[in-house]
Amino acid sequence: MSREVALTREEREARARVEGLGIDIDAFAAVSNVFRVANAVRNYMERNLLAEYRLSFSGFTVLWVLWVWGPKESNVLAEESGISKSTLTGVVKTLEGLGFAIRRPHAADGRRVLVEATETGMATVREIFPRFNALEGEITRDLSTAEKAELARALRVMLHTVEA
Amino acid sequence: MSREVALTREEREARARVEGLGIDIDAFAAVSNVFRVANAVRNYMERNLLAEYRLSFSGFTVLWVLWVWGPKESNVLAEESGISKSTLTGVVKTLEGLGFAIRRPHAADGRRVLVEATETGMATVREIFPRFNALEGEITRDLSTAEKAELARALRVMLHTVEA
DNA sequence: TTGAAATCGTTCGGTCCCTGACGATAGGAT
DNA sequence: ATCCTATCGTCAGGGACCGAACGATTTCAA
Repeated sequence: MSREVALTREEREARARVEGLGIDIDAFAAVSNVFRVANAVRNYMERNLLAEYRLSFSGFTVLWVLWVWGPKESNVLAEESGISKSTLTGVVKTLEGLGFAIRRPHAADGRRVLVEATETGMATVREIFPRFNALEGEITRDLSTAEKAELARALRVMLHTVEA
Repeated sequence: MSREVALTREEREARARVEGLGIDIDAFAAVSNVFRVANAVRNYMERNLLAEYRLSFSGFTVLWVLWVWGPKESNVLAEESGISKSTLTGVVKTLEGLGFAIRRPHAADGRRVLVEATETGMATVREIFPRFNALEGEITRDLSTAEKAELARALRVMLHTVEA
């Protein structure tokens, strides 16, 4: 199952440097590689797909959430997009400028604001998402289906721990 | 091996929404969970450890690289820290303001600049890193050693593909 | 019913982060 | 010697990102 994969030079050298300091190498390797992959994939997606639509990774994420769940209060939209309320304000502003989303006042509560994807925004996600997913497939092409599932499962375990 | 882990509500609902669109669900689950974990852990580390030292995640990363490898040219330092050259300029400026790093001109090449951690910077990493690693251990405490290794391996495979 | 407390989204100040452009320096070719 | 080209780090501009503070609104208790 566990085929050979060479550690990167960075990882090898880092291990040598922290040896004998009582460091939990397995935890270190797992977590730091999560960051390396997230970083690399994020840049890859922005450069090779999202830039074409003038969307940032966050912008696409927010729009995708709206596409999946429909109009949402800023509050909830920020939470589900994994960004803060204040960041969302800016991202939605950008999305509005691109014609992908609009803000609507809540009918019953004057404090709340509903964010909604425009028809253009919806069409854009419909166009992007399959391409996005195709790139996800590319990126994970050297993992078997079982390995992908196991990877996702391990990550869910971590998520459960850190968000507890 | 593969113990049960409930999908989050978000993941369940998202799956239902994209069903029948010819989407590669396994690739989708693997990649999107990488982002969710990276996001959550980054925020966790910044809030519960790094803020105490007025360091951002990137700031700590850069300082950590300098601690492991010693003085480095901006060029290389940016590459190894996973950020662009221009971003590094700003991060190093911040590090300089905190007294954690200094810039030195290259002896032979007038274009180059060496970035180096100060003694304070080194001491700070020595103090932070074990605590950082302890948190990594906490975050992955519900994964066995084998599972952690397997997780790191799968991520290395993805890294190899996306950085090719 | 009216004042205190909670909650909403925005703004503000600061940092991060990127691309693209720039001036400066270096190196290789004629 | 002098171009031409490559490479270096920085700056400019724009967006992403956060915590804290804020005004507006709602809710609840006295």
